[in-house]
Amino acid sequence: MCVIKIEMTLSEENYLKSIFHLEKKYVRGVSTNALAEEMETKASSVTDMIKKLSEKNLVNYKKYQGVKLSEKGNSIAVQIIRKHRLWEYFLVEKLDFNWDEVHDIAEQLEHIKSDELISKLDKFLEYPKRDPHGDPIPDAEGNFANLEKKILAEFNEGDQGICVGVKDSSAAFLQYLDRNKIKLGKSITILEKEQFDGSMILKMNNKELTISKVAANNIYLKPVALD
Amino acid sequence: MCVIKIEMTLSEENYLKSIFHLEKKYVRGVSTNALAEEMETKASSVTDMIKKLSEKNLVNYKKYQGVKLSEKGNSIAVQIIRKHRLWEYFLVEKLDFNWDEVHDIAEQLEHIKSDELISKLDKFLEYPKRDPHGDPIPDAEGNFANLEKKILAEFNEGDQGICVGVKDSSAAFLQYLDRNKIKLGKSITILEKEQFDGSMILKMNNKELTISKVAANNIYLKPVALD
DNA sequence: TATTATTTTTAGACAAATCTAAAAATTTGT
DNA sequence: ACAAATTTTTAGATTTGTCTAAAAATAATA
Ligand SMILES: [Mn+2]
Ligand SMILES: [Mn+2]
Ligand SMILES: [Mn+2]
Ligand SMILES: [Mn+2]
Repeated sequence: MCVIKIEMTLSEENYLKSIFHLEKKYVRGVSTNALAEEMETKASSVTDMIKKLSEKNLVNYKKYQGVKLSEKGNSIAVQIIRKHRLWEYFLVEKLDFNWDEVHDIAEQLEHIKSDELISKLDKFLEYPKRDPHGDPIPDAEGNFANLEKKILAEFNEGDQGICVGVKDSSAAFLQYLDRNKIKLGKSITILEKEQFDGSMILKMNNKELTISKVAANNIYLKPVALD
Repeated sequence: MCVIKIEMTLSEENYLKSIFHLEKKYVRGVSTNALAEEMETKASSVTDMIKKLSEKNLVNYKKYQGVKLSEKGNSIAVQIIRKHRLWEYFLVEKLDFNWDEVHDIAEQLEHIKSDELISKLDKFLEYPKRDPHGDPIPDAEGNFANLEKKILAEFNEGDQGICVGVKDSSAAFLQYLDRNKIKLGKSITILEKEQFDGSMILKMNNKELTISKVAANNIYLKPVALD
């Protein structure tokens, strides 16, 4: 068991986290430009930082080939995501924040350095498995509990499911969901699916609700088997 | 009511906090060297930062004359201290940290930027008035509840008091207090005071306990009137 | 394949916060 | 009051992370 603590700056941590998220989409290596856009910075800055991370063996990098996280880089990224999501859970469940208000604060809190703090916070929160947006919270060893989920837009008429997450976690979208009473845990049945524009008529809380394809593309449901 | 938000770097915030604490001792202005020692940096760095803070009207500064906090600088310093102490209270009361383990983590947490966060944390904690070391937690308006307290070393034989705070909050001293079962809230009676070295024999928990003058100089008691 | 367009890297500059070394101002001691 | 000691400031360098502009490599297109 390797217990070497690597000194990480706030900037380095944010880069690792962004690479982690982008690797889902850019499986064969995250491009400099993609990373620049995600980090809201310039490509030249990204190149500088990638060299630094590569020097520290946190990413694998060959010029013009994009980056991938190393084993160690991946594990650091996962720990930051663990912290981010635990803090988001704390803010919503204990401090009574709404789910659209917590991301920016968690962006700061995720950089607080103390293993003991996170372990005690996790215990205090009784080891939550999902953050307020339905995203899995990795455990202390970095394991994600993966849950079955499918994008609402891919369901068909007559299908049923339980809302378990959102793809877009922007405040604007979360507030749209609030206004339409869509929350995690809600049971949803697809009544109609419009071929023309992909909009859907749903049944939820015994009421009917129409949502656009754009919205349906950003809601995750866990399918419910209808015997 | 002035609501101008001033952008503060972590370093600027730490300087303001240090000046605030040193002003208690250096009433006619905090010297560059004193600040350098407190901040564990060089005098030249202090001069640079003082100029920057002076530029922002957070301190009053004249060359070679030392610094004092301005009205605005003072109010920012107090808000940082409020955050520090609220977080310390949270760490001890909710996350089950010991009082000697929380300072370094609070040093990080005090810089998290969100007024809403602190106001909700304060509410969650039910508006505590003292931190784990007995220091007062300023309210949202910056008012300190001042409590009657006197250094234990200044008490006389036969006097009685309740432990309400510590002057030295170092882990070493706090652990010494733990080993001797000295906690906030404990009732203490001074049985004997040795003229030679200032050490004291105390009665606490119906047991006798001898402590040095050094220790007695770092414990605050609230005097109890013995009619 | 040759040319053009795009992406990525390099080179050089900048702001923030720090440092060392030296100069200037103040304080202390006789 | 004057010299010595101390404190404080200035000058110039360094580190980190960023930027712009230009060069180099790769990808797309005709
Ligand atoms: Mn988030
Ligand atoms: Mn989240
Ligand atoms: Mn503290
Ligand atoms: Mn404290």
